[in-house]
Amino acid sequence: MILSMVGMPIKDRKAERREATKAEILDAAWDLVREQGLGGLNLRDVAARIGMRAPSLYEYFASKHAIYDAMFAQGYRQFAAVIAEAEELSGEDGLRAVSHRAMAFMVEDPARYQLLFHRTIPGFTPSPQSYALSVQQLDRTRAWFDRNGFAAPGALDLFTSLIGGLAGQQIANEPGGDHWVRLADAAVDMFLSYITAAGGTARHTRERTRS
Amino acid sequence: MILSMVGMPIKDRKAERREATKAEILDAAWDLVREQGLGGLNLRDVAARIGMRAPSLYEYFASKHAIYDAMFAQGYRQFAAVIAEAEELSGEDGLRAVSHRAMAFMVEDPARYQLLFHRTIPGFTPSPQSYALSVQQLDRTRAWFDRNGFAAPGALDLFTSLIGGLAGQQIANEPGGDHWVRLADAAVDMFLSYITAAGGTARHTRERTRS
DNA sequence: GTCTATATGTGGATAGAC
DNA sequence: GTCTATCCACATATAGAC
Repeated sequence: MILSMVGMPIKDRKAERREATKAEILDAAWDLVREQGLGGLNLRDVAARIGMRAPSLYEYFASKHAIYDAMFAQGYRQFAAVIAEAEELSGEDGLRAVSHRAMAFMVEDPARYQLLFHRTIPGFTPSPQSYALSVQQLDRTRAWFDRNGFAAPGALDLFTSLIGGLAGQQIANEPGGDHWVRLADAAVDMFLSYITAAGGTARHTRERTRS
Repeated sequence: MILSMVGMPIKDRKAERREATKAEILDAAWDLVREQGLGGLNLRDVAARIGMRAPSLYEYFASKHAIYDAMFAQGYRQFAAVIAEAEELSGEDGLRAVSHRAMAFMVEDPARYQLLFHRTIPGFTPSPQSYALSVQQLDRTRAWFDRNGFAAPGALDLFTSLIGGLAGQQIANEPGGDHWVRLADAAVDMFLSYITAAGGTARHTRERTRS
């Protein structure tokens, strides 16, 4: 809005159309990675799916990696929205809500899970702007953990590994199923009893050297 | 050895040479996926690395996927050997040893981690023989869990998700580092206190419906 | 802004000489 | 058993007409 100038219409129809087309391209790209796997994305198919030819895409994205980057950013905005709702709750209820929503978000789209939470595309690194979205999301959840007393060192990393690990196994071993998804509550039980144990603070920070 | 027949030398020099070359090819392939990522493997580079041309590889492997398949099998044999040593111990010591060795095995080679524990190569599925190796490995650890009293439903899946999840985060966020690796002991503490809690058996099998 | 045509490159796989 | 030569399919990206 700051960029709009005197004498120009507030709503730039051209820019709007352009954004709509970019969104169409991204939708088609998501469809394709869901069908062919994250690495199977190719520009011809993306273009064909919206009635275009591959070269036309370059009017909207500078490269294939730029499309991946936009998908990465879009995915993290979706993730942020999903988690933000759950983080309106607090305490145990909040943690369970976050767990369920994060788990559902991950397993419902394996390709998106790979793009957002693993480094699986050779040569692709998210741009600083897109990467910042992931950092901000983690910061928000860190703050929520602090506000809710889940403040032990390593607690957040342990929790994200736990949920992400269950989702990863679900996706790798039984995509579309729910065997590991159903373990989410047990995982939260385990995490909660560990993190809220009296005198537990020293226990999980202690360095160990055995075996 | 059963296949050797009367009048034939026990050691078939030709077959030995052949196996040696196949091993050379696999070594080169491992080098390449470590350098270029699992998906970056290509036959020309593999061949060049051992002083061959790409077509010669077809004398030893029927396709690129066959190479991936042999790598998959080889990786699980290595994994089995590493875990078997740790499973000579028992109880908490054994569990810690398994955790440390599994974690080290996973993070020391991200490409191998991806190949063995995730489905990341479009179109590749391990052959039944190779897949059986992964099933057998899980069965052995399941038996070890039973022998050692970690028998609660879901315990094994929770444990593998926990260790695999930590390794995955380590690899995705800080390859070569040890931030998540150092959380392995805390994770085992958490798992042990959950699994050995008095009356805990009912708790972690209980179905939950909240949020 | 979209197209056709094409440059340019890669990579798996096969044929057939040696 | 290894090679050269090549096929074929595919894919990113660019040039330039419309």
